Amino acid sequence: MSRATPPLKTELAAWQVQWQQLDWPQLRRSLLNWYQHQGRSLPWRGETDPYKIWISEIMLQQTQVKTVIPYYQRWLEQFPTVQSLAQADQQTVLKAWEGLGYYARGRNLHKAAQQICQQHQGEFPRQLEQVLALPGIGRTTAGGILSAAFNQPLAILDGNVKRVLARLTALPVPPKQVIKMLWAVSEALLDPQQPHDFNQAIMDLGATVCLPKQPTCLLCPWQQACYAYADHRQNQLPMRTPSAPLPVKKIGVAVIRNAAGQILIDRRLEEGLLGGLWEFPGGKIEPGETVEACIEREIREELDIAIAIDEHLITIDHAYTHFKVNLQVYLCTYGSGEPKPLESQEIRWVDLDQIDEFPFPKANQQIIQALRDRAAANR
DNA sequence: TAGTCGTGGGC
DNA sequence: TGCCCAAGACT
Repeated sequence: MSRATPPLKTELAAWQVQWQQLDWPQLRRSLLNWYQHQGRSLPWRGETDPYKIWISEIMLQQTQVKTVIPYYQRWLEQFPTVQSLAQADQQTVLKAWEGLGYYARGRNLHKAAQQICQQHQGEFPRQLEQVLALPGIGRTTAGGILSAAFNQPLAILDGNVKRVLARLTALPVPPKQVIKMLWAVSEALLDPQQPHDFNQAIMDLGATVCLPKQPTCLLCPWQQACYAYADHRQNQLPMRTPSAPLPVKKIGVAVIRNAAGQILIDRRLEEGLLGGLWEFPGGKIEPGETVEACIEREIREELDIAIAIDEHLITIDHAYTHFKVNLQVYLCTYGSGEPKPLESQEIRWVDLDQIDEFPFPKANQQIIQALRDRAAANR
């Protein structure tokens, strides 16, 4: 067997030799100079309160700056201190997080605030180990917070840094395969004298110049040093492994109304997808099963009640990270039996007017809107 | 280690 | 339209 390309280990060894020859001091100088003139102005930039920096770092996980800004500002008005967050109830916290996604971030933020109050007298910890012990904070977020709040010399490795480093060093494999080695690069590159500005600068570079698609290399302070640019491979890096098409789950959903005109909603289990949020009950349509049969079965299994299915309300297609759903939503009428939360934390009958008090996932908001539209049309 | 975990922007 | 991707953490 002959190989078209060198073995992976040989290739990575050559890569390591190559990136270690980069001129670190020069890279630091040029980046910091660029940052001084071209850095972004952001609400949390220049902030020294570790609580506020922490909130911004959590919100920014896998979420774009533009999306975060309004949430960040509302959050600090509602929960201005660690104490105020710790004392809030989880539903209030999730309502404030509603729409941001990855809801474990909101739940962990709440838990961590309580931990900080109990274990650190309400003061955000400054020791790396203690910060890493807080739920929802990994190595990148810890480095981001401690470098931004206290100028501690800790490297980061977020999506921006991975992309920038993959291009700067012409990484011959997808970043995911060599995370440990990329941490070493990030640590070697970090400016130990100005870790705060350096980390902010490299993220700004990734977010505004070294873009995922069509990077503007002509504006890049690292153009002269960049191995990807030298090889005209900036549009091919970082490498990525092709992903399989997302599976589609078909779901039957019931909007169950009682004689008082109230609607039955349930609160999802604490762990897992959309944990702690409210929803309209329903479940997966089994092969060969009709939507109506599915809904009747799911409602019996989840709530132990009998219902009548009235009419189709709306169909919703929604994409999550690892699958897609097709929601077939039907208006239903409560029949008999006392509803029990057999597969949820809690259930409740609510008026349409009260439903805004509860945090719902995005796909369910479309159902609520359809109910509002229908109520308005019948008026 | 590879899956799980949301939503919106941008093309 | 459908797909990639975003200041990742957790199991």
